[in-house]
Amino acid sequence: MARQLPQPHRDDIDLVTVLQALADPVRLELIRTIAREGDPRPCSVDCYDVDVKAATLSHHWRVLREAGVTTTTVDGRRRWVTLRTDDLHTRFPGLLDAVTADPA
Amino acid sequence: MARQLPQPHRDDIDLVTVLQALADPVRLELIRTIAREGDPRPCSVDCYDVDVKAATLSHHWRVLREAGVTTTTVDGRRRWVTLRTDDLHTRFPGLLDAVTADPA
DNA sequence: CAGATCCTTCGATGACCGTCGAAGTATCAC
DNA sequence: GTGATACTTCGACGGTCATCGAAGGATCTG
Repeated sequence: MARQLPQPHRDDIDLVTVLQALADPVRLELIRTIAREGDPRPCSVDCYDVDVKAATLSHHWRVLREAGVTTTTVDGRRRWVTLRTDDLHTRFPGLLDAVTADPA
Repeated sequence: MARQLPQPHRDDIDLVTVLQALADPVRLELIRTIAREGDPRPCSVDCYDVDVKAATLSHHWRVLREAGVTTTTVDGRRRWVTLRTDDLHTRFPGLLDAVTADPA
């Protein structure tokens, strides 16, 4: 059975907190990958082009989740991450698109 | 005579650096005020609703300028700040609008 | 149960960042 | 030149953050 980890309600998502979550090269790469490849995505370290250990990656997923950027779902030993696309679009229209756009 | 302080070329503006510049409550308030009130704007501490001393504000203007978010122009004893709206829109379409939109 | 898998939490470390007082620089007014 | 104005730079301090090894769940396999 899939269980969802705690995350802020949509109305409680804070812009500064979201920007802080996005303002890290590793985390930005993570959400850009999800945006490009589609959700849900696994959260294991070998699925992303980032040079950090598992413990560090786990920390980054937590920051993204607690900021309201992603949802993490637990299914057995596996975890799956999704972007909170709708919630973010409602709160800050255009932000996610601007940050995940192709070029940069 | 108005003299412009050094700032990165448009093509050298980095997304992570911009996000780091925006991910601070004081700096976000600054650029939101400029976006709302229009440029150019003075950079003295009594022109903004922020609770920091002049030395700290000066630091924040520098961070914003070096990230490529603002342009600072020196005219006599006064400095004027403008948003690099066009450059940012070219590099990261929609980002500035998303971050300076009314509600949040 | 035993062992392997997947991921988290803990604790520590080093680096970076926001803050401000004090001192400095440049400019203007008289 | 003298003094005031506007802002910056310097140096220090405290707090936060990214990082990782080690240890600890929780779950699946056999």
